[in-house]
Amino acid sequence: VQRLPLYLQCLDDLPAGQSSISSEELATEAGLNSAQVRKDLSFLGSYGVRGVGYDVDKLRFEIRQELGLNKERGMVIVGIGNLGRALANFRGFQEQGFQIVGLFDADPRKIGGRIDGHEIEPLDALGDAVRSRDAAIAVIATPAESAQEVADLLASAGICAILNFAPVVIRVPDAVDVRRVDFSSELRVLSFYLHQRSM
Amino acid sequence: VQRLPLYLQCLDDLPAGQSSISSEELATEAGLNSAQVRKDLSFLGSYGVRGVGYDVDKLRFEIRQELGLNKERGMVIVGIGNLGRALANFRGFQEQGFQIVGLFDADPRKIGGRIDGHEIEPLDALGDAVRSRDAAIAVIATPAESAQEVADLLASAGICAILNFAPVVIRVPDAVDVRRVDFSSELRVLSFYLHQRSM
DNA sequence: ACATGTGAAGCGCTTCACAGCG
DNA sequence: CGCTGTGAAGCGCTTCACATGT
Repeated sequence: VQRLPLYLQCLDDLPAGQSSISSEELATEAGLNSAQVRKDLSFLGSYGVRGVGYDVDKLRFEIRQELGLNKERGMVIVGIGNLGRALANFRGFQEQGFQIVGLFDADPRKIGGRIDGHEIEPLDALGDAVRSRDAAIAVIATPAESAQEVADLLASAGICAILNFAPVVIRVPDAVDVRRVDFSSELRVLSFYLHQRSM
Repeated sequence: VQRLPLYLQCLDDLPAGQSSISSEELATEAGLNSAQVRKDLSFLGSYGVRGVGYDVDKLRFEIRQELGLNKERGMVIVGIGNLGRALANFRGFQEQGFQIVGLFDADPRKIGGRIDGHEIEPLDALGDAVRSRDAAIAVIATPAESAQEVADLLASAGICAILNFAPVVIRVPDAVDVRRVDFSSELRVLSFYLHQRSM
């Protein structure tokens, strides 16, 4: 399930001419084995042609379908530091159906500033904005100290999913999905492998 | 193994007064169950006291030990866009033993600029810098198009580990560890859960 | 003949349950 | 008595191998 986005990525990176792909090809592209790819794809239904492979366009469509990417989803970004700014400027999101519907920050000096056409608003406005603009996903790019507070605001405003970049474990109601991306943790894992290897 | 950094994080977030913690406590803090925590920690050796719990300081030290975090590691960041800048400015890395020893970008207009005391250097200088400054870890924060090229440069310069933020799967020799962090994939996974939930 | 789709085997990780120790 | 440490059971995911379909 976590691999479907990866397949989608690989399919998008394929040369334009290619209209068909075998599980073997897609596997090497994604760094996995072919049986796994077939299992994963059979989960979507039977969209392959035996003796040939998968139709690239059809497969792309089906994966998008399965991931619910064929629907636009409103997204707010909270915390417009360096990271928040980077995310707000990243055009890839819009292209993939994630529409930024609000940028928020606690710092009064940042309020009113604009990034890529979006105005930065104060945290007070967050709850109402989530409700009225129908935001489904929130990105927390605040410092660790404010993350839980922001998460509470978002949860009570009825957000459905949170992508948390702050290096803390936030607590939310069961109705909210959270994914955590922590740069420090990633580096630490790499550190572990380096450490292992040197023994 | 991927959870050790999480435990470390939780331990660091503990109130200063607390000198001991039970597996149960740490489990709720990390969002897991207590048996798992005990299994993970017993992997490090027997550092708990039965009937009491784990000594916080001792545990922190042992986890750092296991992750190889007690050694300083040189780190270079390639691609000083919004994301690269955000990473270069993040003080947390230095505190955790990851020392930035170089910033690199392909754009001539950025060369010579300074971020947090570090000068931005051209890609030509990357290979030599990695070798002479003994960089172990590289962060790729370039656009997707340049990621593979940069990875090749890094690999031939003898880098040990790469943290890749570019939305592509890069190919490197077996001697190099790669971890991939892809914002779009994360959002897509969230999208999947939203989609599931609405059925 | 070639590549998918899929039962079955294999494997590792998670969870349980309790013995052991302070 | 409380909490750790750990064998054993349980579970899901990965891999294999081959039957199936074009």
